[in-house]
Amino acid sequence: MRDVVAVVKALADENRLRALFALRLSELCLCQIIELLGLSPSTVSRHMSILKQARLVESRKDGRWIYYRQAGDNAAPLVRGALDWVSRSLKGGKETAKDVRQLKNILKTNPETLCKRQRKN
Amino acid sequence: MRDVVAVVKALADENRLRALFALRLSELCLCQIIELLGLSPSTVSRHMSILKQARLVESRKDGRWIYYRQAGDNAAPLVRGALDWVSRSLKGGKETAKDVRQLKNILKTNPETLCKRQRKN
DNA sequence: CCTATACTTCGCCAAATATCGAAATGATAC
DNA sequence: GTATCATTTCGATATTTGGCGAAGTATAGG
Repeated sequence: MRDVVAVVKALADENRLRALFALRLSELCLCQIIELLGLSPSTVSRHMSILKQARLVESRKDGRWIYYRQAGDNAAPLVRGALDWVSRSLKGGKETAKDVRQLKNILKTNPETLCKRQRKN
Repeated sequence: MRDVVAVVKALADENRLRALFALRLSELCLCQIIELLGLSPSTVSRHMSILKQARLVESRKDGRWIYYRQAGDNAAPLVRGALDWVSRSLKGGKETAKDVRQLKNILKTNPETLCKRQRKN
């Protein structure tokens, strides 16, 4: 029950759902997710930590960058089921389509440039 | 997206998950759910209203009683998927098993007696 | 080392939420 | 009608949550 509650609570936020859905397409470093959501680094970091705690995402460190990705196929059925449900439910939505478009742009820029631009603001 | 958020937020509470899972077995009137959760009538009523708003449960009125049940097979895929995930994820859990046992006892008593007993406290 | 940098943690505030008891609602039964 | 009863709505309160900026951590590169 604890795990289930952790997972649904992790999903129970629009920004976390958007981030999670974005990770379906590609792994992303934090600054890319920051760019997508338009929130402060600390807030996005916190969101990702909640998703990680619930085992919905994993991360790998590459130098100064931390790349997040959705949990893999080997994840617990609880998690696997949640991710599949989110994908099926969000796919085709209007806001989702907009995020996908923006994400494609974000992926064109390399993370370094992205972070630099963010620091200016 | 709005619908998805409504559904996950509705699921993001342990007591609502317990109520929802209990409804998998049988339709229940409010006082039976009150008995199961051990919360005040107003609180449980509010929980059920949130689940209804998200279309996860439906209700029918029978005299003074209102019976709640899980959304049927004709429900939107979004809802159907969520209910199936909850069932699969909670089935076999320890707290869940306890609830099932208690629920069986609750179903032995008729609702009228149950309500009367609750009014005493 | 020292600086810059990508990210995290902490302290704070505002908004949302869970809970209760009291009052309101709507239906039954006398 | 009046009383009773199952449920809902309202008002108040306590807790949780989402958000930010400032300070902290860890790593790359001079």
